[in-house]
Amino acid sequence: MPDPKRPHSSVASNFQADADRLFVRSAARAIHVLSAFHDADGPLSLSDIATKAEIDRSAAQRLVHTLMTLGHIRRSPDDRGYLPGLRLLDHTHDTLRLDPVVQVATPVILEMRKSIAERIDFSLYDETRVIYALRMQSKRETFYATLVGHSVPTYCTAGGRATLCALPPEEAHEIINRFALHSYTSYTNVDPDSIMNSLEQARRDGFAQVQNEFVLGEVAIGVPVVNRQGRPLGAIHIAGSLSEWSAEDSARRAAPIAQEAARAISGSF
Amino acid sequence: MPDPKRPHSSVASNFQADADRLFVRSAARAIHVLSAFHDADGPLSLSDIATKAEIDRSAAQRLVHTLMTLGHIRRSPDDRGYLPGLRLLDHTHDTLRLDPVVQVATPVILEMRKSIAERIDFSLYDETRVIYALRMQSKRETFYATLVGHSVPTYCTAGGRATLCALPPEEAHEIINRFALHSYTSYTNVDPDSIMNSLEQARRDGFAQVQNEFVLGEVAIGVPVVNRQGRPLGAIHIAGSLSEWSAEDSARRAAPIAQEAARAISGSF
DNA sequence: CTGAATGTATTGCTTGGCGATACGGCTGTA
DNA sequence: TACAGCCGTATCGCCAAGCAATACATTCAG
Repeated sequence: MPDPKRPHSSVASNFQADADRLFVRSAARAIHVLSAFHDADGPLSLSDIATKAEIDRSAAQRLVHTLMTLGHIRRSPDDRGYLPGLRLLDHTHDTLRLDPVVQVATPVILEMRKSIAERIDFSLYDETRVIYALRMQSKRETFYATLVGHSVPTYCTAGGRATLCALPPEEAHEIINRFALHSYTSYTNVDPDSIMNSLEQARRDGFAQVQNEFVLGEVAIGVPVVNRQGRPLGAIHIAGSLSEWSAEDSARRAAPIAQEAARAISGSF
Repeated sequence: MPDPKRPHSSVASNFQADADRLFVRSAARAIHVLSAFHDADGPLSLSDIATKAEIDRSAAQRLVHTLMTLGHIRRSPDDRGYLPGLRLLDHTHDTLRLDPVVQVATPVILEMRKSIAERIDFSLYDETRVIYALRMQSKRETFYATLVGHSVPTYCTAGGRATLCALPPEEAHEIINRFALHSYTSYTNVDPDSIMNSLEQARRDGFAQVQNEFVLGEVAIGVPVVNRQGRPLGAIHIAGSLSEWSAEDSARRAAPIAQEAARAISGSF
């Protein structure tokens, strides 16, 4: 019987299906607090954090206090709220340096620089998105530099489509359907069937190509990195400006280089 | 009176001076679990994690379970232990993109690429170390690529010395003394007084220069980025190979470029 | 086969975490 | 100037969430 004395007795207790005796709520809440910054565009106040993490102000206070003593949250320089702390970057380093795929991809990507001057990225597959892990900049970077850790949707980016085309079609279809398709530009393809066709084409060509769908003026090709079972682990993508490259140029020059690199990496898994 | 029934009644309860009523132990432990990977060189078992995080196996089990459901820990691909999870990279992205210094440094660093072809890094100051936040690779990268989030000591790197020389000498001295000085190469300067002299010189020159002290065959110059109060926020460093550059070349060509960039960034804080 | 790892599962006790509440200090506004 | 509404901070008593101990099925090495 519910106790009327506890007004906020949170029916759904706080994320996570109950009755998981191994689940440590406070630990999860700490992560939720850090994740509150995912949809922030500046320093957050305690109440902001509480709202975004779906906890009350008291919990936010305690958790923020704890995370601050550990260096995972800091006050903003102008003392107007909280920001993610620099210690988080240590985990970044661990994640990348211990990732077996990144380990073998790093020297390969580095080597690619000798063959092509455009922007080269390596990103890791995470179902509905790919996460940028390594980057070689081009001489002339025209766009705001994508930071490490940035993730982009799989359905409308070259790297993403490359990973999807390595999946069985029904699985790719499921992932596309699960995701809220959004038009980033007027060219973004948001029709599932049409996306599936692109995947089919990419499978035949051995690379995916995307123009204007995610960033206007950009043409990119992507090639999947797969394990022995053929499952996608990540993708190599090469991006250039449409003002300098035609789609055909891009495919002819960049694709073979990316494919060779992808083969070299894929061989290890 | 201590209860003899509780054999492991952990005298020092588990880090953190007790009687901090706001400190959430489970949250801190979760972070300690993630930090266990800092001194790992491959996947960790539950017991490894327990040991490194200084908790018992039960706690490790619960916290790992929790963090795994949140995507912050994963099993290694070959199912032989645990690795940091990809979700950690989302926090990376938040940390970098919300950091005011990184925000203004990014376009400036990007622009530098037009003036110089060597490796350019921007890193953030964290007392005894600087943490790599942004990188522009050189055409020929000879060293293992330093990953984002990598941190290096302040006392023996160009970027580090640059930040230290922006501090009042006594404060720099304190930081140097606090840190266990370690010889990375046979050239590493581990004498505090001698390091202080380098700082003095760097202060006069407006840039720090380091050869062979951290990586053999490397020459690097570093320039501090400071706020209005003159306190260091980070550093720009440019590194080259001693086989191609003399120390004098390096200083003459790279230093002015880095200094101009640093001035542009420093102006905003 | 044995012994020591691994990861997983269960349980009863109790203390650590909980939510409510109060407070003093800013900031902008009426 | 007073007030309202934020901010971050501090306290407290209750009790269920987290705890440590323990057991167990597998896997692997010697």
